Parts: sequence; C-alpha cells; structure tokens
Amino acid sequence: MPPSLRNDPIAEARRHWADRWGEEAAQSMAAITSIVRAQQLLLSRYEELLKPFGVTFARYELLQLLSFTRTGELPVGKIGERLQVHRSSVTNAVDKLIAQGLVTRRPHPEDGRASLVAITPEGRGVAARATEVLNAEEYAVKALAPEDREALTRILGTLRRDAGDFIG
Amino acid sequence: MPPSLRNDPIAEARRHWADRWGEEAAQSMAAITSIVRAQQLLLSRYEELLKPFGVTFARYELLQLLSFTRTGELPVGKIGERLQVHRSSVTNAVDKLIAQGLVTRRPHPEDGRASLVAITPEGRGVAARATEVLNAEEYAVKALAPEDREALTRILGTLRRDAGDFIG
DNA sequence: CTCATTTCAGTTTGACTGATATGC
DNA sequence: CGCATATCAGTCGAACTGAAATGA
Repeated sequence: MPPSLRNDPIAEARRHWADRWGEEAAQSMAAITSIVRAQQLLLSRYEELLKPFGVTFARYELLQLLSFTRTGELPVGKIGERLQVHRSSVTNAVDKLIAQGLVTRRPHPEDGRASLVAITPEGRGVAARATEVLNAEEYAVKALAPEDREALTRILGTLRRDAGDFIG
Repeated sequence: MPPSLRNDPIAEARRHWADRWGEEAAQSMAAITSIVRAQQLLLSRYEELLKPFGVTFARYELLQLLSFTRTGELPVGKIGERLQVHRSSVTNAVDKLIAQGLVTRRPHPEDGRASLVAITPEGRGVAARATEVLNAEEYAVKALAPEDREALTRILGTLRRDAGDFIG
C-alpha cells in the first residue's frame, strides 16, 4: 500500500474541474474518478489476500463462477460472456488454472467445437477458502453502513444498465 | 462493447452468495463486484473516446494532473504519489508522452536527483480537447440523478478513506 | 556515510487482434 | 457453404521488482 495523502485528491481535483468546466462536469468527474480509484484500492487489496492461494482476482472470479453452476462446468464462450472478457483471455486463464489443478478442460459431448471447463475438488477448495478470507477481511466495504452498501449496489446497477451491461 | 446479458449477473451471483455465505457477505460482495464492473465499463468506454487523441486513460490522467498545477510541472515522485502508482510506472508513461511531444522532462534546478515533468502547449491542447469529449459524452454517469452522483462520491469517499487513500 | 530520487532492465498479468483448425 | 467455437501466436499497456546511477 502506498502512503496516504493528506487531503482527498478527488475533492481537490473537483475544484479545479469546476473552475474550468462547470459544476455538472465536475460532479460527473468526481463520481467517475471515485469509482476508478475505489476499484484500484479494492483490487490491489484483494490480490494481496489471494496471493497465498496462488490465484489472481481474475482467476478467482472464474473459479467462483464455475462453483455457482449446477454441474460445475461451462463452455469457454459462456465464461467469457459472464465475465465480460474475450474468449482468448478465458483460454489463457484456463490454461493457468489447469496447470494448478483447479479446473479441467474436456470436449463438449454434444458440440464438437466447444470445450467444457470444469472446476475440480481442489478448485472448489481454493474458491471456498479464499472466499472465507475475503469475507473475513475487515476492510473498506465492511466499514460502510449497510444502507450505503445497498445504495452503492443500486446506483452502480443503474450505471451498469445504462452502459449496456445487462438488460433490465 | 460486448453484448448485454439478459439478467443482471451481479444480482444473480448475490443469491448464490447469500445461500452459501450469508446475507452480509452477499451484500459486501455485491457492492464490490459492482464497483469492479462499473470501473471496467467506464474505463473501456473512456479508452475508446481517448483513442483519437493518441493517449490512454492513464496518460490522460497524468496530463490532467499537470495541467492543474500552478506551474504546469511536477517531479516524478509527486506524480506517482498523486496518481498512486509506482515511480517507475511514471517514468514509463512520461517516456511515451515525451515521444508524443505532450510533456518534457528537465533536471530539477534545486535538486539534482529529481526530474521535473512539464506539460507542453500541445499537451494542454490534448488535455483540454479530450476533456471536452469526455464531458460531452452522454454516458453512464450522466444518466444518474445528480443526488445519486453525489451519493456515489460520498460513499466511495468513505470507502477510500477507510482503505487509507487519504487522511480526513 | 546514509538516504532519497530516478531510471533502466526485466517480469508478470490481463486483455486484445488476427490466423487457423475444427465442427455445426 | 457460411457460421460458430476455441486455440494459438503475437502485441500492447500498465504495473511491479530489483539494481544501478546520481546527488542531497
């Protein structure tokens, strides 16, 4: 973790922004840079917590996604769609997870073009223990009031829908 | 942009999460993945908008930071501190901006160890025009109610402070 | 001398594009 | 045949680490 700054840099930048581009633009800018910065902080912390398990956040998300499915397996394309990343990125991540013994790849029984990626018992174990650690962490979001956490999810949900993340 | 999903994947994951780890963990998870996903959407859109200017969002931030200073220049260390990235990442970004003629690097007149990075008139031009484009974009955050934008900034400010981003 | 500042070389990671193989 | 699916090779951007150079 880098050292803390004395004053909130976003509040400071917001003043400059308002001077030059007006209040509305400054308000949007403040919201956006807050999102970018919060994500940066959370992710770097989570990567740190996941290190002992040998997985990155991206790979943890993949494991978690598989563990949520009924059969524990999904084709590559579906994974990419859900995690919103390119197929080839999925292929790449899966290669690494296979090398770790956390998932397997097998041909799709009904569609010869497709591969099914399945989570292994080891993968389930890692996902479960990693989740325990992430949940137990008294960090950032847990310091927020429950109603603030809900507001965050609701407002960002609106943003995501408007950005085309899902239909709702 | 990838195609929209039919249902909100975060709302869906939240149900699985609640089943297995309880409501509080699910609430935190929903908030965190919302932040991660919103940032992903915003950033990819902004990278797209910045492409015609030949800068990435990271380099745009650097230009914007310099343009906000009184003299238009800062030492590398200060830039890293403000943008919360490693010094060597700043060196790298500055190299690219110099190649584009958007900043210059000169020895610090009072401290022989330090370099001052200064924004050029071309850099100011790019920063100003890029900002116009980002502001004009009817996108995501602009679709939020003003009070929601404020709430977002406030709540994420609390999160950032608790995560040690600044002292306040 | 120690400490601070920056650069440089090399690594890691994630995501992309474009080409190719395979099968629907 | 056209279209879909996945892999592979290669590229790019951003960040890091650790070592070296320079100067306070």
